[in-house]
Amino acid sequence: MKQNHIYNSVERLGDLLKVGARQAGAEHGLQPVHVEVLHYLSICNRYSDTPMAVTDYLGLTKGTVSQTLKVLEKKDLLVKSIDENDKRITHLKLSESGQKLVADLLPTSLFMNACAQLSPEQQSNIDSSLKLLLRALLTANNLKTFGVCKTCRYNQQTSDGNYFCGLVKQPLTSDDTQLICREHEDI
Amino acid sequence: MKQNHIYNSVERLGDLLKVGARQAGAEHGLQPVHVEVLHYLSICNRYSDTPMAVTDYLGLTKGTVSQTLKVLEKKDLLVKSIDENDKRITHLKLSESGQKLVADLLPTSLFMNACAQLSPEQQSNIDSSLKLLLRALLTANNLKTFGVCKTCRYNQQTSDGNYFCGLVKQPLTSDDTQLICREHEDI
DNA sequence: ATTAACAGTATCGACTCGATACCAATTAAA
DNA sequence: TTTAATTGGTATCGAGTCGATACTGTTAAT
Repeated sequence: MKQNHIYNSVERLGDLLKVGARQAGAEHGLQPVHVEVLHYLSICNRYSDTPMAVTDYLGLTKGTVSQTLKVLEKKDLLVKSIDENDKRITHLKLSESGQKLVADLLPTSLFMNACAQLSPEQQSNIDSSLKLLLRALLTANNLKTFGVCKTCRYNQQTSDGNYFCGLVKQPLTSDDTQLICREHEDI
Repeated sequence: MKQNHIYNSVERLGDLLKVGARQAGAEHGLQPVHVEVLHYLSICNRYSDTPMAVTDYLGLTKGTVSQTLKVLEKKDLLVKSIDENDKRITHLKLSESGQKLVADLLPTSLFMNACAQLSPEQQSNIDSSLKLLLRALLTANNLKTFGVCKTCRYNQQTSDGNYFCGLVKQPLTSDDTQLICREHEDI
């Protein structure tokens, strides 16, 4: 029953990370979920910086996320702006202090200590194993994958070496393609 | 920066597991933390079934854990009993309905779906990678490892093939040695 | 033009969590 | 052996998460 072993390890890792996030966030008056939202906003692209995207990513309800965002806005860690084309949609951008805070918090020192003990080969093995498990978990449950453009079926490379998203019909810079997207779909 | 990749994956896995635990627990009126406590009590040995051990395992405060246990006791999912030798210490045993519930809840269907997609080799790779990361995380931060006897320095094998713990000075059955222990220390 | 779907907010109750204070049993120190 | 510190656990409180429900405003479908 390897499944149970894997489950145990993932559950425990998740707990430990939450403890680390709680410690790190507490120094700035933030809850673990706040740290996660700030983290998400620091790695998502401009099509995925909305309350609904955060909702899908964290697996919470939109009402819950709305409250969380209100707190972060009040603390001036993010700025809301209404989409030009669709006035229902709100975009969330990290403020300067928000960006600074994310850089401070992530990854937590708890985690850096651990990785320092591992060889580059071990880290690579762990990285690919985790990604494999994650993808299995997401696809098996029909959840959004939130991957980067490199692994997305909509991504096209133009003849001059630039990138183009076939879904939103927009050109993307190389930096763009490093960010995660709520519309991502595996190839 | 593989560390960040690993951090991202672990954080995301932890979130997804919590969502699964929330869904599974909600059907029985339980919070995620309740599911985790029940799970822990189902895999810990008789020296580790105390409120303080749960506290160390989950990384919460003893006050918080005390409340959680009170809820589980009121729901008749566990039974408290006072230690004979040290009357400060409380032992926590899953009741019959508690045991049944754990078997129902774990691992969550969310997780079983995912593992079904993976080959036995992939599962083995993931399992060992996770354990490696977990151990690094725990030892780097001086946290208790909560391992099984097989990997504990106090474990001795007697000439007749039985087991003996050099710390508590007690013989252990083969079943005992499959459970996790708060006194566990890596070899 | 009406209806349905969608993004987001407001409010409420149940619950977690840490902090603080507290009690009883055990152990260490004097 | 009395006293002080330590340990395991509980009680209470306030801040905050979370889901459920109900709601507004915008866009898409018919």
